[in-house]
Amino acid sequence: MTIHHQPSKERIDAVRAFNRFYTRQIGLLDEGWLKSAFSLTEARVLYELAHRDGLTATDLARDLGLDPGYLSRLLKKFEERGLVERTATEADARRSSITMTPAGRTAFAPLNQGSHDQVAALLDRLPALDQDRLVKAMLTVQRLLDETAEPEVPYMLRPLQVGDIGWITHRQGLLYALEYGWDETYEALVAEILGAFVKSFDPKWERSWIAEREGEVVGSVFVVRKSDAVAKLRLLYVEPSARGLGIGKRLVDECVSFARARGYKTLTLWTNDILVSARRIYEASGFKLADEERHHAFGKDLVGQNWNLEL
Amino acid sequence: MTIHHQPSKERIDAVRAFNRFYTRQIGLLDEGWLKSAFSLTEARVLYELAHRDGLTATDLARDLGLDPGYLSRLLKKFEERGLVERTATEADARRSSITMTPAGRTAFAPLNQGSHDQVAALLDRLPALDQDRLVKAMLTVQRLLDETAEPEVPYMLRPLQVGDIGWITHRQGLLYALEYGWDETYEALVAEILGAFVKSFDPKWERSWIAEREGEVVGSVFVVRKSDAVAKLRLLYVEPSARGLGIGKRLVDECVSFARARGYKTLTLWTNDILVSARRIYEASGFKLADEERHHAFGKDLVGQNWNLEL
DNA sequence: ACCATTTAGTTGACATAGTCAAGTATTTAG
DNA sequence: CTAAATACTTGACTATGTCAACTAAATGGT
Repeated sequence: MTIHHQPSKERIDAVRAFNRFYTRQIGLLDEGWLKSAFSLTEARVLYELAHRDGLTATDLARDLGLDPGYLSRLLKKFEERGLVERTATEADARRSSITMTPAGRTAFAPLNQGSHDQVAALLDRLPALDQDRLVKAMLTVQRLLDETAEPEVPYMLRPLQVGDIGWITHRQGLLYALEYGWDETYEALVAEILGAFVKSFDPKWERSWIAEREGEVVGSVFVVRKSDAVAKLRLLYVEPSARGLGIGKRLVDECVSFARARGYKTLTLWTNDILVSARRIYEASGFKLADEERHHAFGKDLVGQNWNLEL
Repeated sequence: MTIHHQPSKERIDAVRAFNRFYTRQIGLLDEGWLKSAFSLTEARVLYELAHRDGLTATDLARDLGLDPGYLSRLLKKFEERGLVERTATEADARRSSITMTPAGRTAFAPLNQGSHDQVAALLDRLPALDQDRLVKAMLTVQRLLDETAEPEVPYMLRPLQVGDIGWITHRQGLLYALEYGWDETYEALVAEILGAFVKSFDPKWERSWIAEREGEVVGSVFVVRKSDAVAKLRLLYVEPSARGLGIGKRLVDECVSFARARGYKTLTLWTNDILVSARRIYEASGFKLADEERHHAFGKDLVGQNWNLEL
């Protein structure tokens, strides 16, 4: 379930301001090309050709947003200068696959190095922490705007790292506030649970799984020991942006396998009835509803539920 | 203390990838102008003129990175079309201040609206949470790259909101791991302290201050009640990127004033001797070192210190 | 007060970059 | 087998941008 409403004026203005800013930024970076024999567009074409072999003119025109006629002439010029070669594909004689010649690579190398150095100089002005923030922020912008760019690996699971419990607390706090109107006491509960989890962590009997997608945390779950026989699944969550990839199910499956492997007899969990999508996952994994009770928490009237799975 | 080293290859490549991506992105947004009577550059000039009055040609050329000759002709054309007016400044007869005429505003309005709508449509594809993430990430990129752009208000203080305690836990966990090599148990301690703070919060005797800079949390501090006479200052922190603005001192001052106003007799705090810059702030605010003791925590051998301020 | 230098803006001559529509050869779909 | 679509190519054109030389006014040093 995602919340969806009209983008606000402030948000739109902020994005427009960024576009203006980055238009200028790219203009500044362009000036580097001026010294070289190539224009920005030529450099973009050469970059693509240097990194992806066997492209066709159509591919290039689509990916770089160029006019086919213009591109055709660019490529002709490159071919005459011996920078690229065009060979008709056997499957389709209209198309030709374009490859960079060794001479092309030689011509491109200083260009590439120049761009590399320019960016390196830009980054070098910033302290390392800020460099990381910059790169992370750029990745975020790119991922959010580029709908086509699905990562090759949809997600991966890893154990807890420094920074995770705060991040998870932050995201869960915000998410449930936005989606269900819960107040800050929910976030506080998450903080306490996770603080205690790390503090009294028993690696033999307890475990955490963090789902990561392109370096970003998109879900998590924890198993804690209640007694020799009973383990508890806690704080299952999946980012709205990563829903529908089966991450929730996978996280619960990991918990079940772990609990079974460690010889627990029961895996239990507490949730609230309004968390419908989580509930579906629990049911699918074989959990049975043990009991329900009304309670007031997180600024709302809720129905808490205990679910059990006999292992 | 900032950590500074050579930007890594990965970081450079990520930034270059973003530049290529955003070059394309801006190209896509340009296509909107094609339908209108103005080119991207013309639109940029009009935008500046619509939003900032009394600019000179030199200002525009500098801010937008344009060739003075080219700009001169653009402005001439605009003037002929009655979109702008140029009047020589009295202070300097070489310069003329350029203002948009009502006709200019009328011509610019649909252009502006078109760009607005285009961005609105872009944002509208994303759920509200992602819109916020996008805007935040763009602001981060902009602030980090634009060295000139200092915010008008360096920072502001506000009370706790949903999402803060997780975020603060996250940042403190990461920061002390990076700067001092502390392990995840420090982050867990922060989580527990903040969870308990919210859970047992007593607004009359306790308080939090979050320092925010352009919508980003850059520091925080908490005062909790120990007894009728004793308050404790906890978890003072300032982001490396916001150090040197006097935020740390300001936060401590707020705590002292608050503790004094509530009639506490003593304000106490616990810290570790390696946190040198915090120590300086405490000393400057009149805190006296009460006692020290070696201890092992957060994966390190440390020297804990209790500091007191008699109010 | 005077002159060399700098600054703000303009203009001419030119080159580059990009657009658009009409064309050919080839493939695909019915 | 034919009409339609695709992958380019080419011609004709315009828009966009660059560069250097120029004028007029302001500034700085003596």
